[in-house]
Amino acid sequence: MSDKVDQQAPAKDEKDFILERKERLKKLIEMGIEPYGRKFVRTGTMKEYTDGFEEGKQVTVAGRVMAWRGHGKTVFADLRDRTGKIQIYARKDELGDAVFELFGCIDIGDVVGVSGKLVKTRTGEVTVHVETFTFLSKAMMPLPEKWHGLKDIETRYRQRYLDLITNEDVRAVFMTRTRIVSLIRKFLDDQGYIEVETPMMQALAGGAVAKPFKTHHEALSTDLYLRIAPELFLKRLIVGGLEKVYELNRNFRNEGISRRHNPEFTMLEIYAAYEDYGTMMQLTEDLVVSVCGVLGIDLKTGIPGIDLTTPWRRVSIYDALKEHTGIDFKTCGNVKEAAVKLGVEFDKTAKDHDVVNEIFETCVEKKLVNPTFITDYPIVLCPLAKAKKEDPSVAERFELYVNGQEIANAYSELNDPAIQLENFLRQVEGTGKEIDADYVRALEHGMPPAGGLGIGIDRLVMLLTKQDSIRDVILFPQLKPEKKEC
RNA sequence: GGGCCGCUAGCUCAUCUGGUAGAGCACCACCCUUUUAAGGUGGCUGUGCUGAGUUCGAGUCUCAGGCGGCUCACCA
Repeated sequence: MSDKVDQQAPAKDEKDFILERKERLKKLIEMGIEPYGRKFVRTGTMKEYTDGFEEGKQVTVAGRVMAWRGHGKTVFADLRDRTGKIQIYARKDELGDAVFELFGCIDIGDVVGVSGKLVKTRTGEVTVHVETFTFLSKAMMPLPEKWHGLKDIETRYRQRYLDLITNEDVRAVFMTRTRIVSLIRKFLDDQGYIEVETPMMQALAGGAVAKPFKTHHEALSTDLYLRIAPELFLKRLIVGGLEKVYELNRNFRNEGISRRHNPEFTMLEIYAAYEDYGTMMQLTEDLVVSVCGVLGIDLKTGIPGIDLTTPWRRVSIYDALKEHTGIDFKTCGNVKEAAVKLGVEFDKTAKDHDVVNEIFETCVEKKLVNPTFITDYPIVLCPLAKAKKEDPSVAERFELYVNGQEIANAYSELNDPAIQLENFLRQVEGTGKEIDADYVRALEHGMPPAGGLGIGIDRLVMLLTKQDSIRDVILFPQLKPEKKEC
């Protein structure tokens, strides 16, 4: 479909309407008019004037021409900015023949600035009665269809600007994303957390298990990896005494792309010294409740089919499994036999706890619609977490599931360097991979007990904006590059 | 990587079983001094994703490729 997308096609292929627009552009230039304008001082936004209408108020606004309704000696047009839409109205008898003709050189899609008085038409629509106008940017390309908008999914992602111009709901989603991110920062800042930035390029891609992207630094003559998680660096800062830190930024994982996975995605990681995973559970609830409050999302009814009312359910992974499979895996003698019976596929060489995890993902995960904290993960699945005092076989850890997908992951951080070293060594056994020895060294200097939390921001935004695909909450999702035509 | 589905005008979509493509919007011309999916009259618009094959004839059938979507696999 690459030919559907404009890419500076040679002149011979240009459509009539583009040639016509180029002609008009030439005409403007010949008249000494700049088709691509300069700094333009506005007195306010569309929303300010449509919401707070004042008859006769002199205003200057700027925006993109979205619709054009000519009536012979008058013209109505719609101008849109980031905040909304306002109608403009021009009359030949007021502007004069020459100026009115110039006004007629405006095409749909152009960015223009207009000055005039605010009036209401007889149907009550707030309108700028145009006295002067300025070309700010002539559009050479036509806009997508005004009524149906831009639907083609590929074009929407590849030419997101068209999607944003045309589809108001898309714009709203991304405005909401921006607000969510900024509200989260404010929430954490207000609680004394400090935002830090740790390396995106790491010699060892640690803190999670995922295939990293590899790159190379010439001057250091060394291979580096794009980070798969900031965790190990953030905890070094806990060792360093920063006590309450967070980082809200990109992670990169060189794995499959799907409705729920983008190679680069935004992760929030939070660490608090002297706390534990219980604190993080509370923090997770508080954070979501706070964000919903500001956004005006009712916890009970705001997201159809999902009840966000706190406190959220807390259930151990074994109880959740029992509930959905009828099998108690804590006492179950033959896990693999149970998996076969449940129709869950697994690697024959996998260990029992991996199979249990597999069963959880297949049989339970999708059914966790309302927010649910799953706790008591087998400690072997959590090499960076502290074991429960009363039951060392499970970790002080939870994962939060909402709408069948994992949104957050947290634990009481393991701060025993000896156990950490053991866990690392067990992890890399037989893989030929290196362990992060400096992280162990950092722990040897003493890390206060701490709670750590990771929240997938894209997935949180998906939830709060009711989007089914991660691509609809990422402005420029990763796609195959367009094929260049030769 | 596997399976299924999609790709037709700038955009949104039609084109039943094979007979060389249409509508609306946009665009162009003319008319129209409060319209708002403005209206009226007339007009222009195509590499039917690409390539090969079958056929007298392919947008339509077959094969290969491209891009996308969903899904499975992968994925702490």
